[in-house]
Amino acid sequence: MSIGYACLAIGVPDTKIKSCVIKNASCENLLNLISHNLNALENIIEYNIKNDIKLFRISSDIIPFASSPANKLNWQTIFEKRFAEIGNKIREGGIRVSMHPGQYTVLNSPDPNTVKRAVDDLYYHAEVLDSLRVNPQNKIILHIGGIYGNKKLATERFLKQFNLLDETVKQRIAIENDDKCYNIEDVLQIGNILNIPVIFDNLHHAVNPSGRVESDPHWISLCSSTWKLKDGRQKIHYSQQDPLKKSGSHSRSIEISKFLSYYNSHNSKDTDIMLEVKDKNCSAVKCINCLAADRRISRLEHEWSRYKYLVLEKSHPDYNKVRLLLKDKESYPALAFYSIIESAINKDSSRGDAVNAAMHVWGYFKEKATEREKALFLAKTDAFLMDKIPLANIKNNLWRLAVKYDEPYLLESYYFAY
DNA sequence: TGACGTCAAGATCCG
DNA sequence: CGGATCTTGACGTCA
Repeated sequence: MSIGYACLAIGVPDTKIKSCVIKNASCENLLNLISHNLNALENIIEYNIKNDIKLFRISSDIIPFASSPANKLNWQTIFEKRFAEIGNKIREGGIRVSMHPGQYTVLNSPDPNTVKRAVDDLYYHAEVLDSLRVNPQNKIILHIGGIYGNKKLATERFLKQFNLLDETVKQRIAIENDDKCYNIEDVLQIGNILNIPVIFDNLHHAVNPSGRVESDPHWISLCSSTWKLKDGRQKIHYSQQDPLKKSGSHSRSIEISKFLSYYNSHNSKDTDIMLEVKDKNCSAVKCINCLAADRRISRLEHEWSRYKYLVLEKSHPDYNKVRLLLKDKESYPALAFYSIIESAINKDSSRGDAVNAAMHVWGYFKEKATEREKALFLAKTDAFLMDKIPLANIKNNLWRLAVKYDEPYLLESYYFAY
């Protein structure tokens, strides 16, 4: 069983995927962007390996405008070597990757032009995975599309268009239930006809359930039979509802107690779980640590190094609670640890606590900062205390110092990322 | 026609 | 000048 996250890693230096607007999509600019993005992908993969994260979704933006006429580059050849190198790291790291064209890739549209774009986009995604030389267990996850007033006809169009694809693309595609049109029962029916794997997404299912009422574990178990040996382990998508946003919106972080009870309720423990959540890798590491067979406290200590200034900013009492909790080096209080952190992060910090945390971070630069930097920091904290500037202003300033003085401990801190 | 989702890039405004 | 705060982009469907 692997747990993973999608597209971007928070608080990991040099992993940002960049793009541009179409009018700036010159060959030169695109070459620079792709080269940059491949370096970023390599850094993400290395981070994943270091952090025991074995499942990762590669951003569709890795090649900007890849399936658009705006990009005429023969990127597959130009970057062949880089793709192969990164692919080697993926395979040697035992990582399973995937890609996920968005809601605008619609294979079953009645408009042939839209279908052509969708087909081009699917070939693009397959070419990225082919260039990495990862096997067909590394999937492209696709939604069925629109309904256009007649679900039966729209489904038939999907079946027809799918069958027209090359085998190299077909063998990578898995289909997923969506939050509006095709519920899990619809998707299972299509998956069984085409003999392709089906991904169960729990939040889409909650928002757009099948008329047939069954438990999530039941649907997951029905999906499991669509995953054949050649497809690799069954994969599901898991997310939680953001309590403040509209129905279907992904939560900021995975609430660990909820995740664990969901995990324990479904009996197929050997599924790969792709988390869809705003804080990305942070939640993935959290869930992985809570289920880790290797229960050494060093895992939590490493996490604490990334969370500590953020927790200190949000709540000094919670900061003290965690310090106490981590004192016993023989224990592994993962659930309690993350529960305190979740509770702290949801709090509004007092001005005093926020300045205190900023002072702790400032401690890294106190000795080496220039007079000008010292004066600026002090002026900013004063201005913040008098409600003249936002906290983000101080934190941006500290972030620049962390970059300038190259403090790896700070560069990896969630203090700047949340 | 605008909402939907996504989130940088890019533009503009502010002190 | 740096920094904060909008606006746009790029896609297709549906009300």
